[in-house]
Amino acid sequence: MDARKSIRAKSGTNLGGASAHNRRIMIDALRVNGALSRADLARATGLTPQTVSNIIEELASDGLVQSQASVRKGRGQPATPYQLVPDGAFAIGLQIDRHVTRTVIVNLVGDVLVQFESKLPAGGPAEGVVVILDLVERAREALTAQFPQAARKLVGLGLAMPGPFGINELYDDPWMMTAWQNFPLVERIAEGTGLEVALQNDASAAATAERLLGAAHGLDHVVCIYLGYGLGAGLILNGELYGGAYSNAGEIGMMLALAPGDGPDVEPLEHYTSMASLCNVLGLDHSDPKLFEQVTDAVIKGGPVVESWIANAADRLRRTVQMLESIFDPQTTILCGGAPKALIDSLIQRMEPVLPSIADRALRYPEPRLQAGLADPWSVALGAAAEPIARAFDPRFSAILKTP
Amino acid sequence: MDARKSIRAKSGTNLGGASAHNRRIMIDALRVNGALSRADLARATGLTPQTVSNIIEELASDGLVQSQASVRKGRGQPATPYQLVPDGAFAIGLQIDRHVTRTVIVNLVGDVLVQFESKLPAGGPAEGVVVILDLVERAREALTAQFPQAARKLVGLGLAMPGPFGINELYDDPWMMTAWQNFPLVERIAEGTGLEVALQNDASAAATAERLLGAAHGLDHVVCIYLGYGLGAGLILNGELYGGAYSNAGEIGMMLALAPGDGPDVEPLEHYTSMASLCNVLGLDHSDPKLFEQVTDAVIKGGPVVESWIANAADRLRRTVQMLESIFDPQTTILCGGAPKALIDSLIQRMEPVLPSIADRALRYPEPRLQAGLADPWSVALGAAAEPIARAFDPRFSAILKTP
DNA sequence: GCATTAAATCAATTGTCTTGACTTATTTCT
DNA sequence: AGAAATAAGTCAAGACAATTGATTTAATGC
Repeated sequence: MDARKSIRAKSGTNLGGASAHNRRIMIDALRVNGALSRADLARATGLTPQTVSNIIEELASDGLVQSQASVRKGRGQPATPYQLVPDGAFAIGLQIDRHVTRTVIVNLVGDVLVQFESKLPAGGPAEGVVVILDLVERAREALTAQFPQAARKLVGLGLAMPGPFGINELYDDPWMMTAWQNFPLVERIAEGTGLEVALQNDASAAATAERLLGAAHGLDHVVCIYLGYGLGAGLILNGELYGGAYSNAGEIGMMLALAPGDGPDVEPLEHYTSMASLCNVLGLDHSDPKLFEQVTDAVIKGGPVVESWIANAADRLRRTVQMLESIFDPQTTILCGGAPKALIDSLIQRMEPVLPSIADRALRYPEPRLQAGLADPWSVALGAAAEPIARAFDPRFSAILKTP
Repeated sequence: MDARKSIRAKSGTNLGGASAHNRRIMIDALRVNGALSRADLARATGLTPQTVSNIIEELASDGLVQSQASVRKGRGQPATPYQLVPDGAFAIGLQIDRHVTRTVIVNLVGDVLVQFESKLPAGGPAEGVVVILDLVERAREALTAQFPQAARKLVGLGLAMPGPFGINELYDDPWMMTAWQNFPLVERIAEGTGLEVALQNDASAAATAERLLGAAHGLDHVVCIYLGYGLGAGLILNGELYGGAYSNAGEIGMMLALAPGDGPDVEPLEHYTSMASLCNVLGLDHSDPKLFEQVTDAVIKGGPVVESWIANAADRLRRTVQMLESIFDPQTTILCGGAPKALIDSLIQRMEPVLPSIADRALRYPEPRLQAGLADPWSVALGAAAEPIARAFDPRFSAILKTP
């Protein structure tokens, strides 16, 4: 305990911090560009060829990069491109949803190697944790069966579940997982698995997935709207996920945004624009474990109820996109979700043409203003798994600073 | 011209980058904590006492820090605290508004030393630049009169004007300063003054001012709604101003946000909620240089037109705050502006109670969800002046990277 | 066959932080 | 009063990562 008044300051850095950053930008450059020669890396990063050579050497001996066959591309000595070693690192992703928990294990380049799910018992988190730890354990065994060396290459476990966290209940929705949100999940899973565990909401996880291997690949300013059971947004700002002051940034489902015809006492956006609301208008039972399949069927079958829900949701989302563009001025906006792919595509189609906004610029990057992202029940677990990879290997300010 | 396909990568760093970062965190720590001894700095930054000693030595010889009288605070050798030298650096802030341009000069700790304004001629930017350069020149002379050494300690000029920048005209508003926005202002002022010039919109500058010496002091996650001739927001995220992919983040005046009773083809928010719109309902002449005084008078006098405008604007702003809270999860939201203080206060009063949102948390920091900020015609120029200081001395990711 | 171009490496150098021993100045204990 | 303890700060040598400039290797172009 320190008696003196606490001093606020940012952390300094040293040679090691610089070196760590340089290793990370190499890995990042290879991830974004595929395969690059040492000379390419030197030009792209601004480092000297010698430095690049040393770092690549080191990364290769750590089993993170490997050389490809050399290519002749003109005069001069042919270049030897290097690429990431897919099995250079692994991470576990864990999604906790209302009725189900899913786990995936990915490698350094985002390939999904293991994919397991379990139903969650109705007894709440105390019972659920047992199921979850068992699921993770089975996934680890399956990984070790494929890659005997994988155990010591596991960089962490990413945990994703619906937010918001630490909030007084605003609306008494059956789909707010209050009991889970107040349970010390991170601690219990960390001690149960012996891994480093980080928690984020499902929209953030989906955004991480988009950045790793989806439409946001290589972009630094992206808004990912996540349409799942609820509605949220993952915000990638300056190349990093933004969490806000209390980790609840992006809870756009809570926005009281009006659509034409709404009265003054509008309900939150996700009461109109979420799988939960679609289930409501379809009269489906929210506690039914087969809910996802039922919704998918209903969307494919179509019909006036679904059509009118989609029209309403698309209108609200179109306005939401325009507002988010005005606020963030992003490179692109992505609509992704745990919702059926057919539903996402249908919504995107009806959201066009997008409304005028500051994103309407003559000299845009090739990215469209609005595009569809991953729409797969597994994308949240995948993004959760991508988080430890990103934490371990992506360039970020905090990685440069000295660690005590 | 490089023929090969472009490679995207982040910049690497080296010893110099690490060193630059360490110098910045020292200055930042002194700014936030007042005065600290070398030993305090070492503990707070995680650097070794020797390193801190070397850096302080260097900063002192650069005239940026100075020692105070040593203090005995218990056993051991008494500590020698160091503090920032107020006149260790200076920066110029320049605001360009419709009819007026204002300039201020601040020192390293944010004291305003010079404060001049001029009317802008109606002839547009070509003529205006002459007036502006003359104004800046007079301000520099006034500074040199106070501090003969100041000339070589000027770190830059911050320029603030209404946005958005680089956008195809979305709406043909008389108050969009299109001619100015398409004029190569930064280049002309840079060559005219010989200083490094950075451009930002007025809302961002106002947010910087709030952070330096307003309600956002010491906070890292703040949304500043700026009500001026137009409407914008300055976003402080993770302690830094966020500009988005193309420097137009925070253009909330462009949001097509509905209020009850609006039809589907709503106009942008700032058509209802800005000084310009108030002038419209008051039937004032936008080209009148005395517009600000007229609006102030009208607000103080009150009356049904003003009252109904305020009621409408407050309702829209209340909804906007709720949406921004849902999106950013900030520590606080500030309403500031170049609008009359009476108007800001009146709006805040009518915006209460704020709508339910994720900011409604039991364990909040002492900051209220919504508060009034600076409402002073000079706050934008002040914030503009703070920008070069921040760019030169604040710790930030980009300052670590190699410069080509 | 020789000049040119480009990739990659070698060996020496530079710059910054770290380490561990040391000095200085003050309070506390005996 | 004197010795021990504690803390601030310095000195000098060392460690580490990137840089520099010369060199090697391997291709194309004339």
